[in-house]
Amino acid sequence: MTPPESSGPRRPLRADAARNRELLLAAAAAEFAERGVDASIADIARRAKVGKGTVFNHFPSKDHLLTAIAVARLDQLTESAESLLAGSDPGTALLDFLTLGAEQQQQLDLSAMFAGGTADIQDPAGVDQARERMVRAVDALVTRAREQGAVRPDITGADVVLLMCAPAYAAGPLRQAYPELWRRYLMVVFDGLRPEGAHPLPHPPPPLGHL
Amino acid sequence: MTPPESSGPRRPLRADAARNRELLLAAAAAEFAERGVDASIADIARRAKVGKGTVFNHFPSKDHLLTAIAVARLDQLTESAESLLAGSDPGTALLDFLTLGAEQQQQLDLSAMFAGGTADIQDPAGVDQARERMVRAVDALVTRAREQGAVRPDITGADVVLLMCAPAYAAGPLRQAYPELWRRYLMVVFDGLRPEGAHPLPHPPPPLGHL
DNA sequence: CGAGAACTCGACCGCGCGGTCAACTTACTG
DNA sequence: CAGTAAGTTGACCGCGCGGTCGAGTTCTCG
Repeated sequence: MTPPESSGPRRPLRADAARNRELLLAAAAAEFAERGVDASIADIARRAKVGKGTVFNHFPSKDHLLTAIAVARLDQLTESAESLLAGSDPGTALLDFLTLGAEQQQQLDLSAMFAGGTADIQDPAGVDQARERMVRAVDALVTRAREQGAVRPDITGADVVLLMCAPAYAAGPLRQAYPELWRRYLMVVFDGLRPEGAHPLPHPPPPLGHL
Repeated sequence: MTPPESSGPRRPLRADAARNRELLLAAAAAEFAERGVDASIADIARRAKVGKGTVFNHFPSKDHLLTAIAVARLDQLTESAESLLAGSDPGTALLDFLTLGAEQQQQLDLSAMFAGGTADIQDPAGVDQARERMVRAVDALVTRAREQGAVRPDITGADVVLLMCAPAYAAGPLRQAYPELWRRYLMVVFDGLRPEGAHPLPHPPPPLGHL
């Protein structure tokens, strides 16, 4: 429907507006982390010490706000993956990436935006591009680890992207009591990627593009 | 707050009321499965071909309705675990149980009720009891498998209960496109439970009671 | 069959949400 | 320093939700 308004050689923001935008993104990230995606716009505005209307000046809808945060996170993970790719040991590089991914997932569930379930998102273009970059980077990480024998051969980058969200979910119910519990289950998942004695997987991986 | 009203030697329901109750539970299960826990009472009532008020006659609040469904599922899983415990191979018994658990999680996310995050639930007593029964049964399953060397020694029943929810989450975003994808990730998780070459786990398991 | 208890029903209530807008304030520019 | 475009604001709107209730209906049992 709405053309992604992608090509916006936007005029520069006014100084105060730029500041408010940052305040809003920070407040939204914090509020979403605490209350989940159902955090209210009013609360976010209050936290940013800004009028409710200002939120909608910067982000035409709540989805746009969420999308902005998601894109930032995806880009950050992409950067991490790329820099880890430059590092030495493929196995630990992959584990380090999984840790970073799970850690972010711990803060806010964006897994829906990591996949095709984005039918409801307003500006899919931004998310899709960011996601594609990330999946590419992760797949490079996985391929290298696989060639070196650090992970089983039947695992793809798409699998890793999906699996890195799982520990946060598994530990989610006990998050309050044991905030670091996810590390335990991340290690279990990582061990599930070992090549030694792996059982054949009963379903093909999702195609990289369709992630 | 509310005393669990547990000891209710309830008078028998009228015939039509009993029928409606079943219709409601079925409709609610279906609606929750399709729309998630945010499915509306009105939709459930419509699906059950029943007035909205009737829903509240049978279940004083939406939480009570969810709780009723959760208890039924927990009991069902408990039963499965116990009958699998009577079976032969400990390893496959555990895998079978994980499959059942993940399958149910696929239908409706009740993981919050599998753990202590039940502060918001109205009748914790019912859920807590059902959960305790299940955890006990699962722990027996795990202990047997561990003794036989089918799973790593540092894994407990509580871990298994939490981990069986993970595959549904990992595959969740692509549920529409690949409804069976969770099986792939369930196998990865299961492989993560193998004893051979497991890395030490970086966090203690949650105590059985606190699950 | 008739009385009354048990149950059903949907209009109704209050609330909090995402989103709008016209009046106001503020930062930039010449 | 003025003029104006850019940005801010909070009262306001419509909506859909969970939950209530009294009038109406239906089962049950003597």
